Amino acid sequence: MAVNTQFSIAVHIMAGLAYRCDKDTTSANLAMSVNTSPSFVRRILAKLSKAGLVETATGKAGACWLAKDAKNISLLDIYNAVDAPKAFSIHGYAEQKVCQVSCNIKKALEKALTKTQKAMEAGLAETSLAQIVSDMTKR
Amino acid sequence: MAVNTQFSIAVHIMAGLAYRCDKDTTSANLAMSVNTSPSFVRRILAKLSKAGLVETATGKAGACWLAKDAKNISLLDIYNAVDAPKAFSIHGYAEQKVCQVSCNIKKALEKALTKTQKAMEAGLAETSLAQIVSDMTKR
DNA sequence: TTGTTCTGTTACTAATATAATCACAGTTAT
DNA sequence: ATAACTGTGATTATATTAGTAACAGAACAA
Repeated sequence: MAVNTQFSIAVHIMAGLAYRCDKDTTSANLAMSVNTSPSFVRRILAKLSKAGLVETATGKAGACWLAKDAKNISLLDIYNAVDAPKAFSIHGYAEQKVCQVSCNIKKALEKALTKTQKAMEAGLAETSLAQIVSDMTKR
Repeated sequence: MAVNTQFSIAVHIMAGLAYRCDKDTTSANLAMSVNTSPSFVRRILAKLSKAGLVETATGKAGACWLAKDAKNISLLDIYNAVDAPKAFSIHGYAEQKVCQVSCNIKKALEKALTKTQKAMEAGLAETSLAQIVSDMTKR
């Protein structure tokens, strides 16, 4: 635990929804596939729903399904929907006033992080959910 | 705590070493700049040393310094030296034999991770330590 | 209308990765 | 010999995360 796997679980969930393209998939169904609790699945599902990637129905015949075609959903969309960690995180130590390095390093690190983050997101944008499903089913 | 910031601390340390280009910098000097304990600095320094990015001297006049010119050290070198986390991490749930998604999703996720990781590393490779120092000192 | 079964959300607990700290053996200048 | 550093092991503290339970609200069916 204590390592954020929500992105990969979210992809798992989305792949499940893409795979069974009906409209009667419940959080319990997905939880069984992922091997976790329905409650946890619902929490992630809620984020995906807020981001407009899935639609849900409450009530007795409650269910969830993809809001759009898997071809039009990228891994970046999913990454943005769940609050996945950045490419790297900058330490939060207080600046030592007497030290120029200490006072200015964060600015430089932030610039580097922005660049790295962009590169990573471009990589995520290249793969669609449909591609994931295809990789999954073939062979 | 509980979020891995070793990469950013390592960059801070390396920037410090690049900034004061003498050969009498100690872990205590660096610890003051970063605002942490010398012990923690030394542990990161040890990794950087094993990776051939810094050289150290033990004994009374113990110290550390860059092993090569800052222009020839990239952020990727530093990223590889400390064991920084991957672009994202794949969940470790057991496969549900009856579910095709559950059984095959990891393969697809690993492929996506490899691609994303490469993109991110390419981004890191673009920035040199010298660039960081330059960003830090100007203005 | 009443009961059932789902989502959405809150509150809480447990697990674990990480930083922080302490301690000390080994090394080398003075 | 002494002092002062690195390198490393052991331990503790803390923050983040997953996991779980519980329940209000919603919608459908009888």
